[in-house]
Amino acid sequence: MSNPAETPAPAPSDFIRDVVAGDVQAGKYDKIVTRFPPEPNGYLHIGHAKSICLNFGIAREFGGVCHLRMDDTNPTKEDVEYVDSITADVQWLIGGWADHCLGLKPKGATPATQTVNGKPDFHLGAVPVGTPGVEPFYASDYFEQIHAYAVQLIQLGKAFVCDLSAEEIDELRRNGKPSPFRGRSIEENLDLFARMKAGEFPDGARTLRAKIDVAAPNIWLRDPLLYRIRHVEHHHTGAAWRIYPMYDFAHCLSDYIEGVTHSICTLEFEVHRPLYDWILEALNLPRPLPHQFEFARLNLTYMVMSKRKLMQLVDDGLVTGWDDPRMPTISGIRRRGVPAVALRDFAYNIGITKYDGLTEIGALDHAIRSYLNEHALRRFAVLRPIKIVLTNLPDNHFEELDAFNLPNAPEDTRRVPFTKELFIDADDFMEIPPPKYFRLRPGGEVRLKYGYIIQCDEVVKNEAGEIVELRCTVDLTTKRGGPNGDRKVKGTIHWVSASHSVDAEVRLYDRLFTVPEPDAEGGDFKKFLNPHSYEVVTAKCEPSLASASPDERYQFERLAYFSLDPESAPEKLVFNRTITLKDTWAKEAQKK
RNA sequence: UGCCUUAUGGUGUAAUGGUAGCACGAGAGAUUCUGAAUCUCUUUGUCUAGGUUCGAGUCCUAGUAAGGCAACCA
Repeated sequence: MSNPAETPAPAPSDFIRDVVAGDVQAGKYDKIVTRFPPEPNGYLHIGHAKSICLNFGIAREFGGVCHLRMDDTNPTKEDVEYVDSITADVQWLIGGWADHCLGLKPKGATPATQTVNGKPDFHLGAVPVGTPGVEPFYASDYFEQIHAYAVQLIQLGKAFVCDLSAEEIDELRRNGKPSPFRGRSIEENLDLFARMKAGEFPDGARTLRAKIDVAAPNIWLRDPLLYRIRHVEHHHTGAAWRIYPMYDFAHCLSDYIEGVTHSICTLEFEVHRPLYDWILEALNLPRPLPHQFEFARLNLTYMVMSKRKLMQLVDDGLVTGWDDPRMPTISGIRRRGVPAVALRDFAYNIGITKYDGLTEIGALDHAIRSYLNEHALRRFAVLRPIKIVLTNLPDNHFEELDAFNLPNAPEDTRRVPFTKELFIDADDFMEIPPPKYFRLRPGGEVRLKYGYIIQCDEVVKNEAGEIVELRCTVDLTTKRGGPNGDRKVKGTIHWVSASHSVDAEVRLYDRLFTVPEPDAEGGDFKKFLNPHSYEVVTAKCEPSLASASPDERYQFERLAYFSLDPESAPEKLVFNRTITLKDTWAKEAQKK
């Protein structure tokens, strides 16, 4: 399907890749290691896709590896359901592009203890691609090591156990005042922390805090929390722990343990970077330290992106699920029929910066159309049929016409049956057409694509005044190559043979929201839902579509791109509309 | 309010002190057995005010605007 002669896209460039290139040049690391660290508390969306493309893109461009890691330090919010969907989505998105850079580890593996430069050290790296029995990395696999680092911090006099409530801590931090427990002895801290671990105290009774600077201008340096007590089971570690590390403590150490070199996250973590660096530097670690870089998350018009809002759409039944083709989730986009390449092209086109902008959905649409135009097989299908009777043909007329599977590849053809009775789309006939309407009208002519020119002689209606059929005459001299094959008419339309057509359920998806910024200014984004975002029709398809493949993409000529839905079955075809063709006529007609 | 970050056509981006370019969109035309695609042309931009410099989108200062953080979430 893909053309090997395609010119490869130029290597992307951005401020993060500039840093990586500099580090490679300077020989700072043995190998570039990035990571994609989702929290398994929801489905991945197109914003994550941007991050995946960045992290895996850097890995493949610099001969490195990108670890898939579950950032699962908060057992109250996370679930294995999400681990599975995340893994599947990542593999789909990087398939055929960066599979060789996917960093996984042996199932059940935890960090090894090693000695580096005479110092004890914890390390867990990725296993070669293709190794059987692998799974993603889990931050929770490092709880033992992270705990050991916490103990070390206490011994260094750089962390203490605090008995204050959340509210009290908040109050003091706001005012830059120290906790009264800040001066506890190392022995007492060690003892209390051990008892926290043993489960002696209820949730919220005590925390472990870093001892940094209570008056620092950056809030995250005002003795931040490192550990909290949570008497809950964890989806990955079970009942092993009663204390769980906070993001800031776990993340930088997870990066270090895995040998990550460039830890790339979104802008909201920018203020955390000094803490990220402080923790790693406080521990006198023997290997080169990872560094954090931040880029702007993706915002798209006509869409909401927050996990909370997407969850609401799912929970309120406003969509059929996380993989509803209207959702901006990776699984939804996939189900809609968007190829992974198109999503990657989109990510490439929008670039990476620190500017928090709003990208027009048209940029995504363009990437999708551009790929599909090159690769989708052309087929005929009629969404809203009108019957045509070719009155000058015998009842049993049958012939097969050659049709191109792809434009610009005339040798690649299929045969479509042509008979006395046909269907055309309702949009392609108007009794009283506006100016510049090129399609069929009473007394007018139109070309049936790959076939003949027909003329409409009579409009037959029922008692309700609805059109029942169009009676036309066909000029059999006008086929391509025929005596009048070069005759020009203004319009060319698609059609199917009535007696040979196969029915298919066709799901017509449109954008979920009617306004560019549905979640602007606190208003209820759900009141901007597009009531026409989903419509189902029974289409009349050319017979070859009966054997359509789920791996293939189709263009129903002059209409849109489609692909088979997972619910499709041989006895009941179901197509999803991925995206319409551009329609300048619709735009023109709307001007009036 | 404090701290951090950002600001280049309508949108997304490039220009690393030396001709402001690309893509998407929009508009016009050519072409067309898809009103698609393709091709040609056009349109619009360095937030403001100072400063440094032979020269500033780029460096400095101040302002303005936008975003983020101020969770025992990540």
